[in-house]
Amino acid sequence: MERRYNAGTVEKKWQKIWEERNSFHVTEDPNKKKFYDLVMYPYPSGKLHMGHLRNYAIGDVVARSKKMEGYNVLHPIGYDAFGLPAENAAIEHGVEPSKWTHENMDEMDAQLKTMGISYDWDRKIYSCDPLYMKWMQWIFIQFFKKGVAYKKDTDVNWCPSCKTVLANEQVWQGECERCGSVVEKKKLSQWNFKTTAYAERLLANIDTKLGGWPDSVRTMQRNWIGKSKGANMTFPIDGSDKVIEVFTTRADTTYGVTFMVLSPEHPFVEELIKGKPCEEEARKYIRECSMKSEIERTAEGKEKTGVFIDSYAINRLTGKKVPIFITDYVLMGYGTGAVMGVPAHDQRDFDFAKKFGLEIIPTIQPEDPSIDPNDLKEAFLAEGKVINSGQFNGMDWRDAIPAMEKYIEEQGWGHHTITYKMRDWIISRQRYWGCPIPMIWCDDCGWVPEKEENLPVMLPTDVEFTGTGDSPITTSKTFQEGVTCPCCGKPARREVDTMDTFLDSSWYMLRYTDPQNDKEAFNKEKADYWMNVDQYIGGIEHATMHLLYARFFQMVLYDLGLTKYEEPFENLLTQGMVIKGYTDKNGNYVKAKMSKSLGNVVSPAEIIDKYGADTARMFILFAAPPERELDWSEAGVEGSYRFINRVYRLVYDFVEEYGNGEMSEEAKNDADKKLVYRLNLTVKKVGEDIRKFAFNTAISSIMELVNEMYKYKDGEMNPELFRFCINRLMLVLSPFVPHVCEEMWQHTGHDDLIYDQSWPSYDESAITLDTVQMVVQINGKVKDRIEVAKDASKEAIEEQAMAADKIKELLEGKNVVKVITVPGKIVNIVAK
RNA sequence: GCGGAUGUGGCGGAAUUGGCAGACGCGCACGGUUCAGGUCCGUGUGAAAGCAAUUUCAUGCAGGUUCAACUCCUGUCAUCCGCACCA
Repeated sequence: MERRYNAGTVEKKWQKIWEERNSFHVTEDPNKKKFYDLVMYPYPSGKLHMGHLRNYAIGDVVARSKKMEGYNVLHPIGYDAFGLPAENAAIEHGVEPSKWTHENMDEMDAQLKTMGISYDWDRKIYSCDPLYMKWMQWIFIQFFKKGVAYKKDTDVNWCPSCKTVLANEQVWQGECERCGSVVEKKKLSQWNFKTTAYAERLLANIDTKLGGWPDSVRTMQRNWIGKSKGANMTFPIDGSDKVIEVFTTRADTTYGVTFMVLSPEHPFVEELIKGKPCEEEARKYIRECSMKSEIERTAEGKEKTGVFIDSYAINRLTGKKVPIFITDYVLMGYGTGAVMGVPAHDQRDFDFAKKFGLEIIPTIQPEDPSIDPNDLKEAFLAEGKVINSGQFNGMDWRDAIPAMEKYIEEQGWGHHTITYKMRDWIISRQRYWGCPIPMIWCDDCGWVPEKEENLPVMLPTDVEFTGTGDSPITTSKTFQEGVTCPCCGKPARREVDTMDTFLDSSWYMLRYTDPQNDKEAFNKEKADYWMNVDQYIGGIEHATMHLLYARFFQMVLYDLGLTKYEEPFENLLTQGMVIKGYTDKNGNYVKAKMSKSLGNVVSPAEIIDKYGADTARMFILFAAPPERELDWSEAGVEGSYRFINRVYRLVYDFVEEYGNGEMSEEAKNDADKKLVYRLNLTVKKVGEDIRKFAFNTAISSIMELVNEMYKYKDGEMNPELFRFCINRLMLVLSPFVPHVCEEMWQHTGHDDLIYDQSWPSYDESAITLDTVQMVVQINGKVKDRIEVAKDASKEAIEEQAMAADKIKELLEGKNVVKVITVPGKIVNIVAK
């Protein structure tokens, strides 16, 4: 150990040693309790950013501390290697996506290794690995066989710029999440996964099995699934044998239906408008709606539009004919694409009725006498008793819902039902750089999966990347060469679409448990040993996509008997963003995301280069609690660097002067006792704090210990005790700043690794002092402090408090009304 | 509009079965070390008043409960995030 701390040298040295000794490699060990610590694998863009560093630093503290606690820790890393940027690189620079991706992965491997994270590199996986693709395709085929995967003509979100289909989740305010282009609608035959069939289980498990997840994420998923209870109800079309089916949550208001509204895309519309006077206007409206992007629709401020289509439906409860309209406020993708208009009790219907001069019939009597139900200014949404509804009059609206649903069901007009906002997951992508969907179309047999022995279906390499038109795969001459139906052997065609990359990341946690297996996706015994993921750590941006898809995947695999558990992630930690504020021209401090345009990007590489990985890690863990936003500050980084130096010097100087030798935790005098007290308190607190992910307070208590040690050192120091103290200090610090701790560990006479040590225990009796300081208050204000025996009685404490000189003086001439004594904490004297 | 979260010094943040508000760090100031700068070490640092002991005010705002409230209750404002014509 050199006198001067040189982070670069120290870190390279220990990274090499860890690698040589294969320290981070793990295998299943049934005699040990396992701990699966997982960070979200990165997209190999080529550069690691602060968000990555934060994510992995948190993961590493968890991994290293759990290891010290005696767990067998699985801590893997890999790459989400398929995706658009690689293909864009091909289009823009002519680089093959595969080459581009592999170069980036190599670069990121190197960068990751400079962070000193305890990854088991032997388990590295990447989704464009042919072996990974093989088992991805195999899983797809199981899904197909189970009926979870199916092909369907779908109205899809189409990005005209990326020339690809986007999942609903990838559309943000009507724009492509990636490039910002306005998203259009297009009909395409697409592979879907039946996520809706799992909606109820996905929802129910949020309450029963995701107790270790943050509420915010659970709520987001609940909203995303969007369950509504209600009824499907039919309304006959006047002069037709067709019936319109609607979904409603408010069956109790059915007597108040005065019109029907259909989505412009509703399948009945064509037949209803054909040859009618409204035809031209209706067609124009439908065309306008299909052109309009979501962004335009919302920009119009929810002003209702629509066209009467010269048809009527019959409200069978009242026997009345009600006009049918088409309108874009009814969405084809939710419910049945048709809505019964109840203007009195739905604000949107109310707005629509006002605009088109339609009748408004109240069916709920407002309890508030100031509201006249026959002259509503807005829809009445509050509670009340049913009116204008025949036999249901007088019922509470809540009771009327099931009563009305039952009646309608008896009449054969409808039934109780449940609707979800969540839709099936469209997984086809018209892109090159993804995992090919292993399906073959045969004119006789239909869609047939590729034979297992032919997997993986590889991506063709004789393709052109033009950036326009269809998927590059369609330009390949070899891809369809000699393809025959696996079923009947006739010439057939391969599916040219690739899978959404979210499929790859939906089971990678299982593959990590058995990453090199070429006989199966993962060995069940191994997966059962390691799963579930005990701690999953990543960004909040994955709350509804990745985290829902991965849950869905695991659920299907569970049903297929491939996994032991229905849910993959026991505990979830969503880390906050790393931002960098700046002072604007008015002198105000503005918080801002790191972005190229603002020029406030700080890369982990430059910080590691300048201060070392330990400093970078320490700052990132110390500056804020993990789930909160973290404001990057160079001054703060220097503070962490200073602290590491301070510890380093403390150890170095001590060893210089006293050498390595006997340790003792025995306290001989008051100064010793004080140090021992602080030491044990710190060991206790750091352990507890790490378990709560309160890394910031864990580090601050270590700093307090170091401050105390510096003070102690200047007094009458007991080297044996101090040695013990240094030993404990290094151990509790090692999960945070592992390199420098290894260095000091070696310097203090150890030839093993601090990585392999056990977490230190603490002495409870050293923390329990004989006397305890208590605060004495008069009327709630602190006036004095007293030292009392730790087991003193309430009476004794009170007596001692009253006897204190200062208190006596202050109470002179006053009348003591009441004394509250909380042993160990406080004495409050109420006096007048 | 609906849902979730957060509001504490100049800054990041501590403190919740109600019990000393501001731990720890940054920044700042002063002192020591140094030829000097940096480093390092030490002291101080919520605001206001006072030479001082001390006093008053202070956890977004307004109330309430309590001997005692950052913590519990009611209302309100602000910011951030997610969803958003979901019938």
